[in-house]
Amino acid sequence: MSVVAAPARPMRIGDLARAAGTTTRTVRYYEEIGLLPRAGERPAGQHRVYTDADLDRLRELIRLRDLLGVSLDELRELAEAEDARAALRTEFEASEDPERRREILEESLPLIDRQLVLIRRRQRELEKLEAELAARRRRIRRRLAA
Amino acid sequence: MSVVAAPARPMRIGDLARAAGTTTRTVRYYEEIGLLPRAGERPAGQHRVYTDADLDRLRELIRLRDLLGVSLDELRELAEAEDARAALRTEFEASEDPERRREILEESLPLIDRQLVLIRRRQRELEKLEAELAARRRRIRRRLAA
DNA sequence: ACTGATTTCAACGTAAACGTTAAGTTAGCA
DNA sequence: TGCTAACTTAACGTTTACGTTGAAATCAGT
Repeated sequence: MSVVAAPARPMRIGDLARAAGTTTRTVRYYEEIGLLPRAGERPAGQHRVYTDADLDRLRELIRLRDLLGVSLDELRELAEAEDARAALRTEFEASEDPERRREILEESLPLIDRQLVLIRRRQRELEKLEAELAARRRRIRRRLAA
Repeated sequence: MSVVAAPARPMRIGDLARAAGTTTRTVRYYEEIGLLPRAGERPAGQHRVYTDADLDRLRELIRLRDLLGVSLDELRELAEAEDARAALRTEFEASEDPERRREILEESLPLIDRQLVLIRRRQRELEKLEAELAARRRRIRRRLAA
């Protein structure tokens, strides 16, 4: 039995968009502004092809966009971190030198941390808001008990 | 000593905007689309005047806007609930009838709950995202230890 | 090689959420 | 009463994030 999965049918822009719950326009737009890579150097005019990794990445971007409410510009800054991480990962797997592998791992940490910082700030703000609303709710219930 | 605070100087649109960390344009715009009330019936041409309650409300709107990432249209729906709540509160304080007071309190609960639902959904999504990133982080650290 | 669905590039269009400008008015103060 | 900052309405402009359209090219299946 073969180890590599059958390439099945190459994922094209429509497939990618559907799978990510968005539109082809958005995918092209994201590529245009540098949020998504150029989808493989392709002789102009040829269809874009995507991998599952591309799909994961797009989903991740959409998630960050929706949850963090950042502009696509800010998102790109975060994404550059993601790109770097992906590049590091590739290099990591190619590398044999344990010292280099260590370096790569160390570099990838701050990239993750950067996202975590944003996420946690948002969480704190939401918690504060939730606490306030919950308190209001409790006050009302107490009065109702009287 | 007097019980009522000195009216000081009536808060105008510029003061309100500054205090809320936004611009006068935004305040007028929010009034235009019905997010903020008409700021007291005023003989056309006269300056808008605001109360501290108005300021609280504006801040709350901005907070919901930023944290929940809802459109101003959706925000207005939420705000209508807020309006209703404020109206209920006023009526509540005016009312003597305990039965009516009870009704008012009961009506105001679902309005708060509606906001809480949105907030908690967001919290869950953020938690999931955070957990994933944290897991990635841990994996890397584990590899670094080796 | 043909065909139909999909994609390509390019360009113009649109909705939301304000920014900016202009010409005139009002409010608080000396 | 006169000054000046802040305000008024109205209109047009801008940015972001895509939507829509159209003519030509490509791709997968027969």
